[in-house]
Amino acid sequence: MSKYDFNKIEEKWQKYWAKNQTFQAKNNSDKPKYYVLDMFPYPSGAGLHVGHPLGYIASDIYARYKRHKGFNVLHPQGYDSFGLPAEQYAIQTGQHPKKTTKENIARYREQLDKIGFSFDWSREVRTSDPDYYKWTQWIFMQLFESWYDYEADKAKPISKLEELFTSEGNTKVNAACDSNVEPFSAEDWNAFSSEKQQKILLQYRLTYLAETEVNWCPQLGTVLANDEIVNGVSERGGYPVVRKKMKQWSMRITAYAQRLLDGLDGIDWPQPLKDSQINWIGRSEGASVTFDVKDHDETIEVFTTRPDTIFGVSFMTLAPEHDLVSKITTDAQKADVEAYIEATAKRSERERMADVKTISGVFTGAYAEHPFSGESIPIWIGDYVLAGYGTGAVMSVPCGDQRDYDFARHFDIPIPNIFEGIDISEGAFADKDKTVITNSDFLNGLQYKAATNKVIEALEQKGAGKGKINYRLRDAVFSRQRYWGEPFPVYYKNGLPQLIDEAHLPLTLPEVSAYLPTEDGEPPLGRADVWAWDIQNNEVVANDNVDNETVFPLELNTMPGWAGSSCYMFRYMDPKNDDALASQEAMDYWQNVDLYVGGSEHATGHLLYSRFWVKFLYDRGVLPVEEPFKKLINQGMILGESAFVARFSKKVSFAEKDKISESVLKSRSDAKSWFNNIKNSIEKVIEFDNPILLSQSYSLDFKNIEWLKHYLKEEDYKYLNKEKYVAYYSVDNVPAHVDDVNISNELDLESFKDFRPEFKEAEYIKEEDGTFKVSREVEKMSKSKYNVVNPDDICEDYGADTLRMYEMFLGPLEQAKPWNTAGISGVHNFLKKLWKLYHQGNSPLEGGKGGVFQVTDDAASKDSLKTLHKTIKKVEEDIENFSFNTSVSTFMIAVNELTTQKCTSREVLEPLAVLISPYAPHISEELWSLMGHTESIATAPFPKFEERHLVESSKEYPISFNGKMRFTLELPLDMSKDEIESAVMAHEKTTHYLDGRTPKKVIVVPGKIVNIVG
RNA sequence: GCUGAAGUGGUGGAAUUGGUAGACACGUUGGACUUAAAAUCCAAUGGCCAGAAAUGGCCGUGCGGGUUCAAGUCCCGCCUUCAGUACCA
Repeated sequence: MSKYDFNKIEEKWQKYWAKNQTFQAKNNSDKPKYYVLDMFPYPSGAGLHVGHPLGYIASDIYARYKRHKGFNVLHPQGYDSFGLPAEQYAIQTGQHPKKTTKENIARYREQLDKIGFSFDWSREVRTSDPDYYKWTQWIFMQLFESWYDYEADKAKPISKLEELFTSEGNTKVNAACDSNVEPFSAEDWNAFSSEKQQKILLQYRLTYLAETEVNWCPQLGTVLANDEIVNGVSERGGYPVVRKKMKQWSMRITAYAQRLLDGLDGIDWPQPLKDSQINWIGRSEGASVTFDVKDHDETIEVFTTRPDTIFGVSFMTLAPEHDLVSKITTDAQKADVEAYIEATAKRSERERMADVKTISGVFTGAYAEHPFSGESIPIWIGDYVLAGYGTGAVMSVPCGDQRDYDFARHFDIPIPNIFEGIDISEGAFADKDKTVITNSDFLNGLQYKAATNKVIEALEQKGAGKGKINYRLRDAVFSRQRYWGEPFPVYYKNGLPQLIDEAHLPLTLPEVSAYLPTEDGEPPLGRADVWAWDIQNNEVVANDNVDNETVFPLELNTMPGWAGSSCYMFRYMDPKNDDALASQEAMDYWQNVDLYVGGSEHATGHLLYSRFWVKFLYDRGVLPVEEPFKKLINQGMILGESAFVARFSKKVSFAEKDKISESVLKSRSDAKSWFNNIKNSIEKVIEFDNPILLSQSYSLDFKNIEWLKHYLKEEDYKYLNKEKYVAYYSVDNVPAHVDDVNISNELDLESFKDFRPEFKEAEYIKEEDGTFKVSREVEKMSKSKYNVVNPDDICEDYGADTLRMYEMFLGPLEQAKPWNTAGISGVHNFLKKLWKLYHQGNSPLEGGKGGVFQVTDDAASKDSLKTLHKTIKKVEEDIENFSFNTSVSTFMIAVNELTTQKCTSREVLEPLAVLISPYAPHISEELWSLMGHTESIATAPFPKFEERHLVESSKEYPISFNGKMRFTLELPLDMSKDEIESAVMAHEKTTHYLDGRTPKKVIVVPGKIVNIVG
């Protein structure tokens, strides 16, 4: 069978599966259910590369395995089709994102089909489809109509809250709400205007509109969530991000902080992933303490994890942005404080983060009063205190905290010592669990735990504080100033948001003249002419009709990318349902996802938000489950090998250059490795008097070399002051298969000119032999790096079965690994050998002739049965453990053994085909049908392992001397310990190795090993 | 800095509860078939040393210790790489 025939067979079975709906899942079945889900792809214009299907192949193997095991398997696929790239493309070309998205999806589908996945395509969903986003909007409305009751620890309808307000005001309500909610009584509430009531309710809703400080990305023209920012720049595009106050929709995910934490215990997820969610939620226990400000009617609330150190407080520090700063600063300090605030505001978040070594701050002139001693405590501001965490203020205990200590030392603030046996003047810090507290009034003689309890009690008595749990988790900003996303089902009446009626969903995206923000800085929906809501007719009408009586303006923001992906797994259960997200029966049957496969990069984004929404919908009785994904597996990334051709860059002097590439250096180790690169290069310069070679990753512009000095040793940065190192060359990505092309002369380079326009201009560097200098690096596969390997090409050359098996054979599923085509022939050969096992004749695979199919009804040999059953056992274990690479090896061993045994027996070859079918479904189907079956192999029962075929009567014992294996000896397994010992001792080789000595001890582990200690 | 994962031949990677390190594959070398090539098949393949050979010896799972009859696996102390996260009070 030639490779051409492989393709024919694969095409045949792909058509067969599609025609017969082989993988369509039933919503009711006598079989137990199993739900296998992949993280659905964003259909980008670049198409799939070989890295994308890795997880899909693994989950497909598992889904197919579960079908063989008798489960009713739901294994759907869809598209996360709202998003930035389609919109960016639309901005550039004017093409409607709807159009490009549709084209991209068609391309994805074609590529996916070629790999032979067992998806139930009848359940496909697309997040940008109005029939789908109707339900995204619907969930948003449920959130808007809900509040979180900490007493019951669940979300409830907002009407219940209104009832409570009407009957008892808000003072007894323990709800998740804005921090600046004012207390009011029932009488107050009933006297409030309806507008004021609505404003107050908005402070309690689980999705709310509020002025929040957001991450604004000017280049993308939108806000970004924290998890969409990587190293201070946008994840997409790498553009700078600044802090900005804007009115935004937010999701009150903080209400669920504790439950999101607790829920992790009950789900089977990789520990590293759980850890990153735990860190992201960032629970810390401590106390909130209130300090009165002297001579003011103000108080400062701080959060501390160490209330026991309260007698060590010698100053307080506020974030420069803290509200109180302007109120309490004395006239004498005013100028200094304002200058400082201005200076810090100018610095980007990134600079501030990077510059952790510089200690800066200003005294406000004001003092706070110690709640117990009554002493005056100077109030400072300092940018080491973050406005966004806790209360934006800290009580500074220099003897207990490194940063407070550094600050105090820098500004000569006293450092009182409250720890016994610790000499703080030498900068020694106490181990909190071992040290006794002193100089602390009623806490003297106590240790951390006891002191903490006692001081919290005392604070509560005084009304100056209480025990508190603080979370790092922030509410999630939910608006984006983009076109290609779900519109909010919201219109504005007197500036207050109102929901459109549920019956009129979906609110579909309007047409716009262009996809850019408007000249006034409004989101792209501001360009829509027909984007107002008529409450009488319940329809979208032209903006001209807005009269704020019956026609109101609609929301211009759209929802973020994670909106559509948070509950899609439930939509697959009943994707065409027009009356509900999914029918109750469907949800009761399928429950939640049994196995979810996807990348770990979604740890603090999608996977957290999804858990939040599901918990919420569970609270509100929509979903029967509280967690979306019971088990989760992270597949590692497949990396690409990039080739770079080196070229001279324009001449640049370090000294005169002062732009920094902020995205490159994020830590000391980054700076170190970056610098080593330069240093090595500089040495080369000295040596060769040549341009400096920088690794391509660092061939960016640098500014502010001064800043680097924080990271470098003195002996290092002397290099930075030399101006003679003026030029470097950057390197350009060339196609990863450049080896095949071999850039050896100018002519070859010509062929790449279409590839990158700058090739025409650039001057390239040549090796001594005249070829161009080409280097290689392993990095993420990406179109822009020209290192993408297309699965279609692999399917074309080797077939989908080879691609599937090879991707599995590459290594453990969770591990990141570079794509390397070198080994693919091994897997391809295996499939050929497998084919040959079922055929008779000399090399039937070569020459395209096939060979004569031959499977007999003869009884299988003992050896063949042993091979089969050992394979069944191993493969079953491997699949259950997601160790797909080792089962491919097992198949290879099995086929090699059966070939040697010349096995042609149906008794063995039939189950073997079933075993292999999850991995190589096409060839297995073909063999299955050749063996006379008319039904697909897909639901054939998984072969049953029988121990009796593996029972051995003897074992080849390794005989070792002092732990070193010397020879093996075949002995019956039923021999007793003593018999084994005497048999071994009687052996001539034993005598040889003992060389006359008497053994001190002989260890016999029956069935395992013999060790002679001499 | 903190958290997590990992370090095994030329390469990708195997090694149940501690029990024959290097399965399986790639690559390499040699051979068969062929006019030749491809394809296929067979054999060898961790390193070093001795030997004509059969064979034998030593060293070997990042480094240094330890526990054990026995350590890639367990314990202690380091190093390196990768990923996440970061002035979190």
